[in-house]
Amino acid sequence: MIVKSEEPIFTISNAANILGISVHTLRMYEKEGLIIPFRKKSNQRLYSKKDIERVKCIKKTINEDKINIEGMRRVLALLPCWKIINCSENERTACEYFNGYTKPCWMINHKNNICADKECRECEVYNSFGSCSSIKDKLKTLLS
DNA sequence: TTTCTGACA
DNA sequence: TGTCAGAA
Repeated sequence: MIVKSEEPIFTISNAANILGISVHTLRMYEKEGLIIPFRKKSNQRLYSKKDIERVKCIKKTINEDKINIEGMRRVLALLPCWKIINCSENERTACEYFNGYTKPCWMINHKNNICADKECRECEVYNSFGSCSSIKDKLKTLLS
């Protein structure tokens, strides 16, 4: 059977085993805004291969570089999402994310703007950080 | 049995 | 980060 990399198929315990980290740590990464696992109707988390790769990158960065979860979150908080989703000038000035720099846009309330009906897990902004090199690649594209 | 949330020696 | 409680 062929499984797409975006297909959420691993339970949290499976994912933790594959990654060599604890279930608790996985939940911590989520709480801190680094990952957005898929949720079943039963509220159970499911992780895709893509999610696994994302966590590998997070783990690697936290272990090898002098950065912690907070630092990682702040890096993600600098992504110019407004350039990717092209929201209006008004929406930008009213956006909590646009005006701050401590949380990724997917941790902000989207109730009143263009993102209101979008799933952050599916969003290009969230996915521009799927591997360790993709943030840089994304920024190169946006700035060129 | 597994997972969820929340709390904390 | 680990672990425990109480519920689903």
